[in-house]
Order: sequence, then C-alpha cells, then structure tokens
Amino acid sequence: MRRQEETLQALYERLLAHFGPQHWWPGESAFEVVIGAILTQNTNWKNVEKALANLKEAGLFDLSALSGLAAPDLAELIRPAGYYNIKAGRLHNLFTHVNGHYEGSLDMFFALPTRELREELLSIKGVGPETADAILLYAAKKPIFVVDAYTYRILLRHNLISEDCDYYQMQALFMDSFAEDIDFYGEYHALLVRTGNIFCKKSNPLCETCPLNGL
DNA sequence: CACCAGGCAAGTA
DNA sequence: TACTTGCATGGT
Repeated sequence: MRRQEETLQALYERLLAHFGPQHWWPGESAFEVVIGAILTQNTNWKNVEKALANLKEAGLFDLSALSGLAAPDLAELIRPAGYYNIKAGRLHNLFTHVNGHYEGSLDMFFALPTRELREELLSIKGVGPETADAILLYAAKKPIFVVDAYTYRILLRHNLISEDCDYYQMQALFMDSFAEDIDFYGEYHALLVRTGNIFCKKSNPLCETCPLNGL
C-alpha cells in the first residue's frame, strides 16, 4: 500500500536529518566486511573491532593467511568478539568455500549473479539471512536490503509491522517500497542500527527523545 | 549484580 | 513445523 512506502520514506528522512550519513560498512575492504559480518553476529561492534585489530596486528589479515591457521589459533585471535570457537568454525567454512570453488578470490565469488551468490552464501554453515545480505550489500555491492534485530524492534514499536513479521516480510517491505539502490539501502540499514543502538535498545523501551516519535 | 549486543545451527517434541 | 538452547566476551 502507498501509505506504507511514504512512512518508510519519512522514517529514513528523519533519521538522516538527525544523524547524518553513516557511510557504512565500517572497514576498508570487501574482505574486512566479510570477516566483520561473521564476527558481529549477536555481538557488539566494539568487541568485533578488537578482534579485527588482533588479526591485523598478527599480519594475518587476508584470506590465504587465515585459511592456513589452525582453528584454535584463529579462535584465540578473535576471542574478544565472543562465541570465538563457533565463529572460528564459521570463518573456516566460508574460507573453504571460496578456496574450493573460486581459487580463494572473493572478487570471483562476488561476480556471481545476486540470486546465486545469496544461495551459495546461505549454503555455508554459519551464514544466515542477515549475514548473507550484509555480505551481498556491503562487500559484493549487490542491491539487497539488510534486516536485523533493530529493524524488527523499530518497525514493531512504531506499529509498522506485527509481532510475527519475519525476515523476508520485512525485507520485502523495504525492497517493494524503494527502487534498488546500493547506497540508499546501505545508508538506511546503517541508520536503523545507529538508531537502535541509541534509542531502541531493550533497556530503553520508552524512546522519549527518539527522532521517530510521532511517525 | 543482571542484562545486553548489527545471529545461527542444532536439538527437542 | 515450532519452540528452545548453546555459544562468550566486554560494556552499562
């Protein structure tokens, strides 16, 4: 319905006016986005930064170097990000896929059409819908909207969805409302996360100073 | 001290 | 199919 896309447009404009452009994803390379996408699963970004710094300081910040590490050694380096044993395995799964099918080249992997690339990412144990979409949008530069826990919480609190709304329903809400635009999708998701971090945490249920009040 | 963070997979009934 | 639970560090 038309009302909904106007609301989503207004929501974006309010957030942009309040916070300004976020210029996501933080990090310079596609490789860093991929690693960060795994490490930030259910984890504060500050903790991820410590893990990324460890990898860089160890001089192991590339796919072939990390592929050669034993799981316990990789786990120790990413320890500050939490779930370090699980995440070491998930990173390894991803490296193995890229090494086995694409000569260790992310560029070659990302040259796949969006639909196929998404399916392959989801086939890797440890890569779910949000991680796959974050990699698609911010690393592979494909036009796809990333949904996360904050997206759900913000939409729910402003009565834009019902409680049982799932990942793909929320994603369709945005992608049906707006033309495909990598920069716009990237900004919008980043703004939702920024807003969530400040105004829409579980511990801050009232959102009294939230710029979205009165939508 | 309790609670939470830019999820996901595996186990259970 | 639909819940539930484990994973874990570091900040508030």
